[in-house]
Amino acid sequence: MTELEQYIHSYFGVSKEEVSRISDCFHLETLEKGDYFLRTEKICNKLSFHKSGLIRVYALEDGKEITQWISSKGYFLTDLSGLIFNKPTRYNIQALSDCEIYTITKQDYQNIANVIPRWHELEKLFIARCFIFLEERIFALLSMTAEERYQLLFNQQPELFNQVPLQYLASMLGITPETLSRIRKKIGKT
Amino acid sequence: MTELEQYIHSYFGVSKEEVSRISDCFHLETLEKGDYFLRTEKICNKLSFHKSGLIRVYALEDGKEITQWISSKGYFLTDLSGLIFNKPTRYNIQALSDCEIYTITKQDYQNIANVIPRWHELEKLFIARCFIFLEERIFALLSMTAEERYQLLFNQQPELFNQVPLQYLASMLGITPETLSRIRKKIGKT
DNA sequence: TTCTTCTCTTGACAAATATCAAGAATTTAC
DNA sequence: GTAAATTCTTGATATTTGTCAAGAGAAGAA
Repeated sequence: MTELEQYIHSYFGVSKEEVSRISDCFHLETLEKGDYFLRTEKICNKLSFHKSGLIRVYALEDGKEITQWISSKGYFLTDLSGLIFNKPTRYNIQALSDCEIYTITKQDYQNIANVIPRWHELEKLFIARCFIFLEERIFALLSMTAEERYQLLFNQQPELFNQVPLQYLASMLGITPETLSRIRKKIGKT
Repeated sequence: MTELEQYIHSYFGVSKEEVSRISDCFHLETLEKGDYFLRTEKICNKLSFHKSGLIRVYALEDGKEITQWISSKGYFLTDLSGLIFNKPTRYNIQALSDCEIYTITKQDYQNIANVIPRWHELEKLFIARCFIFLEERIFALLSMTAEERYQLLFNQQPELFNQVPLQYLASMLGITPETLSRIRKKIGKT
């Protein structure tokens, strides 16, 4: 089984036969460092499973880049407002390093439900989990200091800190690079 | 049509016959001011459509109440982690005023898909919209000052400001009541 | 390598926001 | 209607975080 199949199997609890029917709809793509998966104002027309490398989701606001998320191996990648509602995105999604992703086109994506009757239900469960994840992120932003949010991110995704420019992680935490640098100095970086 | 039926009809684009089959699963409930819709550590076992009144979603963290959201007429109310994944919630959900809500039990909720074949798909669309909404909230928390977030909330839900204690709105914006008071003084409250 | 570019750190200072305390205003309870 | 409780505002001050600028360090290109 590919990583994609393993993921679908273990996360969705789908039978092996269904798994392979789903994964057949995906094809392996590569992104080179700097390539864009999606650019702002475009309508996202694909969904990908992140196999390797790092990808940054960011938006430009008042001349500043706001990093919303850094995707790494094991995440799904898309812009839901485009994929589901045909709306242009505010985000740029760009490879921070060479990447491999398994991609399904919007057409194939919309067709999966015909192949896998439970697809909408699985999707619902998946998006619900994403919703809860964002809810927790909001809670952290409302209730924690910059330092606490740093510790949380560091515990959850330590691998990011030696691969992603710290300025992007700072932005994702809602602070400036200088503040992140001082927090790390104070704490001792590990 | 009740408000619930109108909402389902206009939002989901479901036929009138399906609408009434869905809405039949809901029953009208009342909450008195101070009543809890859900308490922390419980597993949420219902989904409600908010018909009237105001309801606050908050969590206790380090002795402080963090208001995650204020629900008003037209929103759906539940804790997804309980309803879908049977996990206990971190939140308290409490009526700020006397409320009317249309409620469906978890059992009936889980049964809807048998009655309405498209239910999982509709749910997926609904939760996806909620996801995008949270994504925007995170973006606001990452990129805007307290004053800008206040203006945004004020534009989006002005009705909250003469009905909800400002301390709760402050918490929802990620600031203290004192800071909110000063922002309002500076701006001129309208 | 060597040069260039990008990234990170540090310091000095400014701005935003929090904290604490007190009193005013409003709402609730009887 | 009055008293009690809650909520809101304000001032003084502390803390956190941001801004700007400069230099150190690291990564990439030729």
